Amino acid sequence: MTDRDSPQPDVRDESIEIIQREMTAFARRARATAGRMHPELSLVSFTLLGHLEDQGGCRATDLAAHYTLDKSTISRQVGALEKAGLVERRLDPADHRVHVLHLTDRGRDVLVQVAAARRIAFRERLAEWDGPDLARFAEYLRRYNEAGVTLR
Amino acid sequence: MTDRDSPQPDVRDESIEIIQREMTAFARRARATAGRMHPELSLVSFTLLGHLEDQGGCRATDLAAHYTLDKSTISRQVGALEKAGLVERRLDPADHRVHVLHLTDRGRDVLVQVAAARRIAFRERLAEWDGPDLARFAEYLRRYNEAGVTLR
DNA sequence: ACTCTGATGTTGTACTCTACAACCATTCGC
DNA sequence: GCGAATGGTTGTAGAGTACAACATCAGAGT
Repeated sequence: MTDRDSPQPDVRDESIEIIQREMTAFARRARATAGRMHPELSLVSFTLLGHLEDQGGCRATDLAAHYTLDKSTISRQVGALEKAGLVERRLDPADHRVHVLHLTDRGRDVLVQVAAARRIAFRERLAEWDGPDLARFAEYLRRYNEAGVTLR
Repeated sequence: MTDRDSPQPDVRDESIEIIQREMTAFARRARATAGRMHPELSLVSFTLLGHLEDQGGCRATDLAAHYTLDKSTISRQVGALEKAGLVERRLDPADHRVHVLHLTDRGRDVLVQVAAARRIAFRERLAEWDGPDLARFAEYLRRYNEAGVTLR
């Protein structure tokens, strides 16, 4: 209720409390929501495909590092994606340990479709927002996650 | 690249794209992060306890409805919390179907401690932010999630 | 050249979270 | 009272994940 060591700590704390609660609520719901929207592609698979698209192919280890997942998890996820025909594994001729991962045409296709569906959902959800608010929200999120990556 | 039907659609879309990406990234990481921070209390368990604290006790069905989880999931989660001594189930004397859930003293205790730890983590993560930015970010998140609950 | 070490992946195992369906117990409407 | 609805639990199954053990291969040191 009262100031302590810095100006308006209670106001800060209240904001932090809200941020914490809302981020938590969002995280709790995200997977289920994503699963309902696209049964074909889990949230994780989607982001993996996205990374492959961005990077134009990469190694399993890169994915593991980038997403802080165990290599066994990546191995199985990629295995599933491969079985689904969305990803191709090619032995690197220069180093026979590594499997270079590439999107297949079908993978690119599915990625595009799911991305479009997601974009529509987000657009709808944010339809009432004006441009400046969107821009600020985007910037805040980026800033928030950037810190997170560093801190872990 | 060019305007289409509304002013600056490309700027809006860019913001939306960022919001989508950052929210997704956050959701992907959240569980693991939360798990690492407090092995004692999963994200879900934490929010369940929190709801119990807020509501001062409620039924399993209420939790299921509020968090869009299956009643069987709630049943097992609550079972675990009960076994851990954090929650008490009492038969409602007025209706022997319902089990009214209450935090135990120990449950309240753990909740307070985990909440404190989370608060510290969030404070650290947001240490560089100034008050107005925090307030705006909090407001944006609230607004975003509010829309989500309605849409579902 | 040979060996040891490290990097890359895969597989076995186990645990958590979750949903769906079948079920039991209880209450409520008529 | 009886059938329908409500509240919960249990059986079963599947996704996602981690950790540990393992197999392969590359590279460095000697």
